[in-house]
Amino acid sequence: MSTVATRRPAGTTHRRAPEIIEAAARVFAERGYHGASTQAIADVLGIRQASLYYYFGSKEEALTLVCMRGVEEFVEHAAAIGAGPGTAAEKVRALVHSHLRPLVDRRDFVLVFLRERHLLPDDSRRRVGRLSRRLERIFQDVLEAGVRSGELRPGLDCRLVTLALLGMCNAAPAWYGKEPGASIERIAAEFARLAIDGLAAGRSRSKGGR
Amino acid sequence: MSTVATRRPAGTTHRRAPEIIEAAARVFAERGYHGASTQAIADVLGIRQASLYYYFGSKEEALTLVCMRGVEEFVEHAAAIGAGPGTAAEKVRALVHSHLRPLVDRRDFVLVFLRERHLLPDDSRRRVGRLSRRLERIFQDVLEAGVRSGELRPGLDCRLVTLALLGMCNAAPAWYGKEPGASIERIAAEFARLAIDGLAAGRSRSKGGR
Amino acid sequence: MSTVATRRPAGTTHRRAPEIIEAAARVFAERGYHGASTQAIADVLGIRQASLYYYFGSKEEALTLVCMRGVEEFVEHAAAIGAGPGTAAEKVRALVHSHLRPLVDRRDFVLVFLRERHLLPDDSRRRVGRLSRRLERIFQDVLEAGVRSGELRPGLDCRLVTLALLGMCNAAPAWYGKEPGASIERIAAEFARLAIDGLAAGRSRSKGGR
Amino acid sequence: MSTVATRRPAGTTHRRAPEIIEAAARVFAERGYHGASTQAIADVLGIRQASLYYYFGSKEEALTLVCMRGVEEFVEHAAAIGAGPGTAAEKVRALVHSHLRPLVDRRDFVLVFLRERHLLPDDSRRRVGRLSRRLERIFQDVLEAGVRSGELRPGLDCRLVTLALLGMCNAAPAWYGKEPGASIERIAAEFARLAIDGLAAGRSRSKGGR
DNA sequence: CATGAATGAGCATTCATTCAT
DNA sequence: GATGAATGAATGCTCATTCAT
Repeated sequence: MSTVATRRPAGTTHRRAPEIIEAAARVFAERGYHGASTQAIADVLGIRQASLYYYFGSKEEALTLVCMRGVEEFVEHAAAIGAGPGTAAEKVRALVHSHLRPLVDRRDFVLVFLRERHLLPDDSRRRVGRLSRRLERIFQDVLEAGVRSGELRPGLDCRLVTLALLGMCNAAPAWYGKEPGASIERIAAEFARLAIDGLAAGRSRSKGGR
Repeated sequence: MSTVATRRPAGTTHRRAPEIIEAAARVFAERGYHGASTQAIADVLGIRQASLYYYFGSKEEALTLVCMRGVEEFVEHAAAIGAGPGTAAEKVRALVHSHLRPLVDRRDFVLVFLRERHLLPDDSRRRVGRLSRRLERIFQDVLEAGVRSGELRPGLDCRLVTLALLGMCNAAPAWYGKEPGASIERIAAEFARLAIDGLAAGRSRSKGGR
Repeated sequence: MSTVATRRPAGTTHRRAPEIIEAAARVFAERGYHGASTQAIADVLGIRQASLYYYFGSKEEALTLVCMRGVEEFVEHAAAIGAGPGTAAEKVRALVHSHLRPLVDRRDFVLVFLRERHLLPDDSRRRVGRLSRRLERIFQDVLEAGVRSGELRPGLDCRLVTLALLGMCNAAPAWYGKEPGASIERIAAEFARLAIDGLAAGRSRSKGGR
Repeated sequence: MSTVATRRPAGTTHRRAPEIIEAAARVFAERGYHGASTQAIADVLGIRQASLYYYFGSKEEALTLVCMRGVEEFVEHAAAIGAGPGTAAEKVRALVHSHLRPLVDRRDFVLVFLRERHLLPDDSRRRVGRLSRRLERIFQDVLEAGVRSGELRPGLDCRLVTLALLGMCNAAPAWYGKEPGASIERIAAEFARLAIDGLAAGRSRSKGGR
């Protein structure tokens, strides 16, 4: 955001900085934060381990940076969808699409965010925690509005369904790229369809819970 | 009780063994395998760290033991459901129920299995890998049979839906116990309903993916 | 020495004691004192590690016991030879024979004594040190007498030759049993011959070292 | 000085590396490999124990390095002597000299090689094993040639004599430096004399073994 | 006699981090 | 910018030893 080349502005802005943080994301994604040594990150970059500390002040800071890029935009996009026009169905479809899209070019960042965010230092953990909750809130609001409008099945437990949808989507990074023929588009379409049909206020369907 | 002069019977059979392995599960679940020190496990038990090694030969063995208990019965129950009688809808509901139930009394084991199984030593990793694949296969078979019988929507991508359902269910351990009022029964009912309605061959539903 | 079955006489006298000390000798010989775990000794015996402590009070005591049996008789036999009748040549031959003979049935004890005696606790180390020095003295006395009597080459450095002969003989335990066709008799004969001929006061021999 | 951005050039090339490996040799020689703690090595150097690992990757690697320096040149020198001109007697004398010389400035390395080489990791153990066997071969070849040429006593068991000579020489490191007045030159001369006279084809000597 | 259970001390090794250059 | 050298603090693990049974 800051355009002026300051002297080490908080958050690290060096020439190779993006490269470095990407390497960290990769290694954290592969081995987990605690399983990843700074040496392994340096190896990926072909530099010496000590040199990493020119780019970040601590391993924890690297994790913070990675996690940050793993959530950013998520919420903004979702918020725009939530606030925009459209039926609940259309919004759910859009939310699912939007939630899966970062997988294409940010899989490692997302994976690290999903799995390792609880290791963040207190302040950044709380920050991403708030983001997470805002995201959940957006999903839930869309669902609740859908129920109120009668578009979605009455009696829907919107909280649980939110968690179901997010769980469904958040599992994708773990296998995306290993399932042949599963493009983001296909996945999003299939997931959205499942969700929308599963939530729609319908007629006779499933003889009724238990 | 022991029939012969033993030599530490394979699989560790000590009086306090279950207690020890439970403590390991707890700590692994809380901090992750690499973030968990054997000292922390010992602290939970109120014994000295070295004493742990009377019960397992290595931290890795402890992980194996925990993961083992995290998967066992999963597949057997699912297989029984898959092979049993009932419509696809009934089976999906049963599978979801069965998949969530272990959360009640085995949450830590399941969490550890889900998150840390890739750290297992090669042989046990392959073993639990096979179990995972069998479980997925069972879900997928039920879905495919449902499609063939016309009960489920034609054109369903059964592989992706399997991953969706498992992702949905597998996310639950992460928040189960923190969501007030979300009993296993409620969660399972809601998830199953979502799945079944979302998959059913229906009438006019969602004007059709993109 | 003590015939009466006392209550744990110093030096340990139990039914299986010889068996236990033999196992210790074997393991110490194979892996060295520090490389040998009490567990390994117990394994050889098929008993539990803790049970060993019924037979000896500490690992160091076991080493002492082994080393003791590794030297005992050595000196007595040598002393008898040194004090007995015969030419220097005959005595050297007898000493070499006598020094190699224990290899047949006590190889492990001798090996351990040779290699690990410096690890003994102070008092027993000094005791076996004294024995060693007495043994060397006996060799050296025989040589010196031989030189004085004119039987052995004048100018012989008896100290160095003693060390040479002992070095030669003491190396044998390391390879005895692995050299096909090398019986104790053959080895002793060949070594003795080499020594005697090499030491004899002769005629024209080697144009004379420096 | 370093030509390229390196990545720890194979074989460890650090400024203080020779110093470090020498300290390891000293401690291994004094206490044996298993009895030597890395702490003790660090103490000798006045650095922290962890710092050692900047210079070698493992205690085993340190042992390998020490043993390597303990054998290197031995074989080359011996081979040159074996292949060079001279009578068997001259060659034996030269071999003994050459075998004892490293004691002067490499006693610890040689001692460690002699006593601890069996603890080397498989591959380096086999490598030094091959070197040992080549050395023995050289001694033995010289002896056999001497027997064939009639210079050495017929019927000589060249294998056993090789082992005798090596045993004799290899014992020296254990007491060299503690025997007052025993310079390498004196020792070598005395040992060579003993060997040469003991092996020469002579007249009436020793009335004949058994 | 023998063992199961436990422990204290020590050990090799890893790793994030620092800092002078 | 980058690195070589070094370190403090842990960490997993081994092992001799003890002791109640």
